[in-house]
Amino acid sequence: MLSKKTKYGIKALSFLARQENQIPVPIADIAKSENISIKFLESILLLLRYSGFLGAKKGKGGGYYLIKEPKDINMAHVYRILEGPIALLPCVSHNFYEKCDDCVDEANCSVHKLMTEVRDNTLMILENNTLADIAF
Amino acid sequence: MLSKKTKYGIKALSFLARQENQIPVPIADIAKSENISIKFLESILLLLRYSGFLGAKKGKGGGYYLIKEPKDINMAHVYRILEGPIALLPCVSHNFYEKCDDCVDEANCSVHKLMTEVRDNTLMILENNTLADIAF
DNA sequence: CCATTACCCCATCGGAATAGTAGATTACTG
DNA sequence: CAGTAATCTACTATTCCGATGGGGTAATGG
Repeated sequence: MLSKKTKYGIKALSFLARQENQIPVPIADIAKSENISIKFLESILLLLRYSGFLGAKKGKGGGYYLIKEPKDINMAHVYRILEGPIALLPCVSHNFYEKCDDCVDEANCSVHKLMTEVRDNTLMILENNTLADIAF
Repeated sequence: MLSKKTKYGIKALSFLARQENQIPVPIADIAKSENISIKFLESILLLLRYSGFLGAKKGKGGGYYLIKEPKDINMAHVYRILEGPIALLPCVSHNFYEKCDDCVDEANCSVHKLMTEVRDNTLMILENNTLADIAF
């Protein structure tokens, strides 16, 4: 299941994508509009800033704003930053690969086969969706 | 991410599906073959028995065995028993639906839209795979 | 009766998710 | 320069769940 962090992060990005102009939006405004705990959202937005999606401005008139076009923000990328691996098992993940302790022969593992199929499809969907596709 | 419970459960089912005859297999044998903690596997197999996938026999010569044909065991069904909802969010799930606390308008929620698409695809894959498809 | 095996209850341990508190820092405004 | 609005940072608390193990009970077969 998706963590609230990811859910809130995507909602916040969508909210910012729907803003007509590029002026900074304070955390509190986003939190209120999307019904998110301010402090929790704060840490999420910080992460999204570090990851290159958002810019921030301090002081009066400050807040967060998108620094990329919504159509250039790939949801697979967002997902990996917020949630981590797209695959349901570490042994199926490209970016976060880890071998299973219990698994002797990965190539013939029934779970591996099934989850690879799931992963490939999920990845395709996330990569084919940009923030612009889902924000409105 | 998939819990070990689900991973072990599917591996155990696959192992039983690969048995040539229908004589009961002791938990310890399955655990050893698949490198799973005996006690943990015990609770998983019990759940699978309650759910109608397995039969059990006590005492000497006892163990667990499949009571359905592998080709009649649907992986979406197995997944729901072991892991729970297939959807990544409760508000997207059919069988485990729950409204989001924070979400005002579900129909226009960007996360909801995206996760619905992911869910539909994952479900299709799981429903199109039987134990017979993945066990060998 | 004895060995074997499934069944059942419960304790524990660790880590992740979520949220809150307190204060430092930065920047705009008048 | 003073005041205020906002981000930034670090620490803490709590709750919850995944995973595992201990120990005992019940059924079965020889």
